[in-house]
Formats: sequence, C-alpha cells, structure tokens
Amino acid sequence: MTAPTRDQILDAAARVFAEHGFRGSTTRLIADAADVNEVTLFRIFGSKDALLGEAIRTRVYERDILQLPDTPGDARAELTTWATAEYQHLLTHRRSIRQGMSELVERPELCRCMAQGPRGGYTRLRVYLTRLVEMGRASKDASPLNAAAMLLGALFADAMGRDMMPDALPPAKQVPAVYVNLTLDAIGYVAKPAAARRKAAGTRVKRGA
Amino acid sequence: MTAPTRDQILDAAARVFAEHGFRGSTTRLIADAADVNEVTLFRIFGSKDALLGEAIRTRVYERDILQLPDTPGDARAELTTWATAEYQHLLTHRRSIRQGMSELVERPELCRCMAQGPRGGYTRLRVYLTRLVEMGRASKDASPLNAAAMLLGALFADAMGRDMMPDALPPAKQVPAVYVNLTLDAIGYVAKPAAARRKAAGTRVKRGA
DNA sequence: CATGAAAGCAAGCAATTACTTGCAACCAAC
DNA sequence: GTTGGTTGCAAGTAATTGCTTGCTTTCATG
Repeated sequence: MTAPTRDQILDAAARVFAEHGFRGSTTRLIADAADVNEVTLFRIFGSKDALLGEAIRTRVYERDILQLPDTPGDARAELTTWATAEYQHLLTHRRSIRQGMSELVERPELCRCMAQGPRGGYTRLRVYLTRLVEMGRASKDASPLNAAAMLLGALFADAMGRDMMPDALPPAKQVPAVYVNLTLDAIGYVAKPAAARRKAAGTRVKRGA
Repeated sequence: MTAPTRDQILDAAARVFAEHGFRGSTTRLIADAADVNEVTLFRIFGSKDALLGEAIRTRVYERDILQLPDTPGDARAELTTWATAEYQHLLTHRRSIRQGMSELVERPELCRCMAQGPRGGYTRLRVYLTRLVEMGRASKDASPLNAAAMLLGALFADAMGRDMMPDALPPAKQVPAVYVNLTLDAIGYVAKPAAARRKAAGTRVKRGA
C-alpha cells in the first residue's frame, strides 16, 4: 500500500463529501475522483463508512487553532488576524461543515471531532477577552464568555450562510474585522486601561462599525 | 383526496426529513410516519422530490417574521422579544435547517425559500437599528447593517451548533437577551438621545453582558 | 529474470429504493 | 342499494449501491 494512493483517496473522498454528503458519496464517485479502481477503496479502508469517517476527520475537522497572545497588545489587530484565520477555515470548508452538521442526528459519533475546532477557538478567545477585562481594558460588566460565543457564532453563520444570500452580508474580506470590532465595542474595549484613558480620550471615535 | 391526509403526509415528511435528510427520507419511512400506504404518496404528490420540496417549504421555511415597532421604545426589551421569537424558530427547526443547508450544492433551487426568513428578519432588524441611530440613541459611527448581521448570525449559529456543544454556549433561555444586549452595546445604544443623556448617566452600568 | 505486493478489470451478488399496476376495500353521498 | 372517490394491499420493475471474487497487470526490489 502506498501513502500517495491512500492520501489521494482521502482527499478525493473529502471533496466528494463536500458536495454530496454521506449517502451521496458513492464509492464509485469517490473512486473516480481519486482516479483509482473502486475495489481499492475497500482493500485500503474496509468500508465506505470508515473511509468517509477518516476523510472528513483528517481533511476538515482536525486542525490547529491559531494562538492568541497571553498578554493582549493591540486587541483589534490581534483578534482580527486571529478571526481571519478562523473565518478562512470556515469559508474554505463550508460545504463539508454543512454536510457534517446535517449528519448530527444519524451519526452522533461525529459530534466530538466536529466540536473540537470550535471548542478550542472558543476557549482561546474567552481567555484572551478575560485578560482584557482583568487588565482594565474592557468593562468589568462584560462577559468574555458571551462575547466569545457571539463573535465565533457570527463568523460561523456568515461562512455557512453566505452562499444563500451573498448580498445581504458584509463583504467577505471585511467580515473578520467587522465582527471583531463590534465585539470589542460590545465589551467596552479601550486600547489602554482606565488609569491611562484620560490621555487618549479620542480613541473610540476613530473606528467605525 | 382529503385535506387531512395531505397535511398528515406533509407533516410526516417534514419530520422524517429533519432526521434523515433528502436521500434518507425514503418513501417507505414517510408513508409509515404518516400512517398511510406508500402508493398514496405518489397519488397525491407525484414524486418524492415534489413531496419533500413542498413539505420543507411549507413546514420549515415559510413563516411570518415578527414585526418590530416603527418607532423604537425600549430597544432592549423590544429586540429581546423579537430575537426570542426568531431564536425559537431556529431552535425548533434546527434539524431541518441543517439538512436544508447541506443540500445547497445539489439543490440550489432551495436557496430562495431558505433565504426568505433570514432576509426578512435582517431587513426588519436593520431598519430598526437605523432608526435608533437616527434618533440619536446609538452611535453615529455604528453600522446597523453589520450589527444586524452579527446578531442574527449569533442566534443562528447558537441554534445550529448547540447540539454539538451544549455546555460551551450561554444557557438557551438567556441567549436572545445576551446577544441583543451585546449588539446594542456594540452600537453604543442608550435609552435616551444624547440631549437627554446627562440626566440618566447611570443607565449603562446597570446592565451586564 | 523471478518474486511479491499493490492495484486494475470485469462480473456479479444481495439489498435497497422510487415508482407502477391491478385489484380490493372502505366510505360518504344520493 | 348504487355509485364514485379515495385509499389499501400485494406484487413487481428497473435502477442503484456497497461490496466481493477471481484473474490479470503493473511495479519495485533483490
């Protein structure tokens, strides 16, 4: 068994899955897309389920989440960079993600690997926003937990729904910055802590949302 | 042909679709769920496609969007009520909506009816938030368009993703208020216009997000 | 060249699925 | 009771699908 063929099949399976979903990804379709003989799929992976399971796990859901700094600097810039990577992944894989979401009832075992990315992102973001509050750079009343959920939710919804109504949403290139800025405004973000705020009084009027 | 049987079948089809999606909704499954003979489905609807198409259109996607007042009063209360209705619909139909989303590539004709609800909600919310800005009750820098997108996005993502990670999101009962309040904070909402703001200086510290 | 592993090819199986057909049963209305 | 409309029942068709099997071909290695 050669690694190129195995990867080739996994890549092809993920592509077919994105368009056709679980049932619609016939072994014939996958074999054609991978440019191999159908029987090869069974020789290597044993069953269609095993093949597709591994394909979407390794090609869609398993990934590294970008790090956020332990000590926040320019939060608007840092979070926008971070959100851009997150959003890019969601946008790139939106078809597969939509297919995976539709399988939640019939294949609950998919739940864990599907939730891995969102959980990781959520945790990092929440920690970062909590630090902002602790540093006196966001309102003490703010809930980093809720704000993190809202930002990630908005990014997710945008990526999943954009194909449905592209004209009704902010331009894709602007999306990360738009939602990051709204989120930071929502938690009363300021570039400097309260003690230093009097000297930088105009900071908030310079950024529009 | 009797109307009860027709409706019975449509209801059953929608239920089966929510769990099994398009392909997985076999005519046998639907007939069993509707407690009718399989041939009846074809007598009444002609094909499985036509049946499912009508079922999800009429049982999931076609709906009335709650109105928002032309002149905003207590925006936190009004938007929370409104968002609660919106969220409830999304939560109730989340399985069907997820299935529908997964079909976007293979059945692009679904796009329009799927987008109808979100578009309507988006428009109403945007108009309402624009009025807030015009009344001097939100920041002139705010973009009602972006804020509307974020609020609706967050509600959507929450409803669609809750099954995947129920513990990582705000409690469902609190969701509408949480995201409405964050959104209003993001656009610099105040209960009264700028001219009257000095007399109600404590308004913002009373509500936590 | 010989060998073994990997993959291709062709045929086929059993199960499933949307759908059809002919007859029978049921029910409401006259 | 008769009639017409609606639905059920049973059997079946053609197509599709995951998967298997036996033989052949290809390729890398010694």
